[in-house]
Amino acid sequence: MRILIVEDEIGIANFLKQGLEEESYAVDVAHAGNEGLDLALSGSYDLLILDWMLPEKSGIEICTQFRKEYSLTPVIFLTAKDTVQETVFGLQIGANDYIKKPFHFEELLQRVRVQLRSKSEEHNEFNLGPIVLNIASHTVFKSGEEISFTQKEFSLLEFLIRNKGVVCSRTKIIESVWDIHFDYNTSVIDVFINSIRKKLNLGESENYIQTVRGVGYIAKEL
Amino acid sequence: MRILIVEDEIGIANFLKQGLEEESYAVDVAHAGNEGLDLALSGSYDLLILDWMLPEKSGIEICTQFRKEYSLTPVIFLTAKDTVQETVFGLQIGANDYIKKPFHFEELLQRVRVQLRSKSEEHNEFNLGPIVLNIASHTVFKSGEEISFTQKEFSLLEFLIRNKGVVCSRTKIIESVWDIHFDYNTSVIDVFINSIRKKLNLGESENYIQTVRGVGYIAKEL
DNA sequence: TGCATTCTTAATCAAAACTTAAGAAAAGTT
DNA sequence: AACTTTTCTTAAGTTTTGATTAAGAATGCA
Repeated sequence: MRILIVEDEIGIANFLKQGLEEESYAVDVAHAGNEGLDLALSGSYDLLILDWMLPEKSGIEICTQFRKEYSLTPVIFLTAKDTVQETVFGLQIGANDYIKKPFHFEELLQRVRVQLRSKSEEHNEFNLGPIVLNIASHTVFKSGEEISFTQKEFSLLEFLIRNKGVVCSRTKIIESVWDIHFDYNTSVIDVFINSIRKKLNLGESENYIQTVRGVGYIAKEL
Repeated sequence: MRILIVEDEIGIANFLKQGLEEESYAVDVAHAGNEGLDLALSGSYDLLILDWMLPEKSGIEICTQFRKEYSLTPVIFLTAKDTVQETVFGLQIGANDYIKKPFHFEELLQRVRVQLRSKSEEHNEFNLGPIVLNIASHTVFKSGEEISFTQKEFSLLEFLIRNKGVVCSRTKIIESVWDIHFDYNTSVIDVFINSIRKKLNLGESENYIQTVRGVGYIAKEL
């Protein structure tokens, strides 16, 4: 996980960099606004830590600009100001969290983890109706009974269930379960959907994996 | 959006309930741990606000139990304790954020919004009168009842609703829903408008999709 | 290596979606 | 009112898409 810190106070910057690197994050530091924004826009970070007040460009400006391009990458503000107004404003322009200086490193670390959790930490179990899918043990259960799945079958089902309620286009499925450059002018997906349905023995009333004609498939609670 | 507050201090609970209701959230309050957990597990909330210390069952216990069932619903802790250790622990057991008492309502509100933001954006819903169109799941509801739409029907309806209140010329419709180079001296659009109207079963008084003679069509709130 | 399992391709069949066209209905014009 | 134009509706033909099956290729394991 790559983190960008934009902080002009060298001491704090180094302290953070070292601390986060010890937690095995990849950390880059910029000490001024322009450099920070350029780096941020390079798009290679999973999280931004921005100081509120910076030379050249403020953290607010960076955040605003950055949000135009990357709407999902979390941004945490460091701020010496602790008036409510400021922080509220920070959150409004798209920051995900803020920390008041001075702070304990542990606190920052936890907030970083919270923000990255959705990205990094895998949930172990997913379920869809009576179907339970356990990532760690690579097992699938329906109504408590284990059903053996092959790797591709499992990946496909996993992808669908992770995106429960969202239509998964054939393209997205191929990219995720097969290769990005998979020539998918074939019916691989259909074949695997078919075998998943068969193995799960989805009866008339258990239409958990529906086809969305012309688009793809969707895993859906009924 | 439904929020559950579990907080034993009546004053704070009421203050929060009122404030959040003014922001048009649907708020329920429990004053003790057991009741809180029961309500939480009912599964009808989009966000939980838990006090740290509670009669019967602590917020931690509720959170832990709750996480076993609902891994995605955000949980925010209220805590009078401000030692780093405690909050760290809270985040570890699956909370998404915490707020130290005393806090300003504005601050809490912003954190609530941050947590709910991802949820509401994800669903990407448009509506037109009683009609709700969900992009992600590719579904259309009228008065809560799902109606199945084909791809073209869906695209066309989506286009109209995205441009709610604006007349969509036949040319624009063709360009957007069909191809730019679509030879359209046919009545494709008419046919599909017809089938959309039919499926939505728009009665006399529900003229949500109106014809603008000589120009095109318009989706319109009445 | 050889066997068994898993993955992919290909071909067939069935079903659903799309397009066209033509007549009916409605709206607008003279 | 008669006529013209536009829109609505229906039905039929065509195309696209998905389900299913079977067989060959690749992979992994004994």
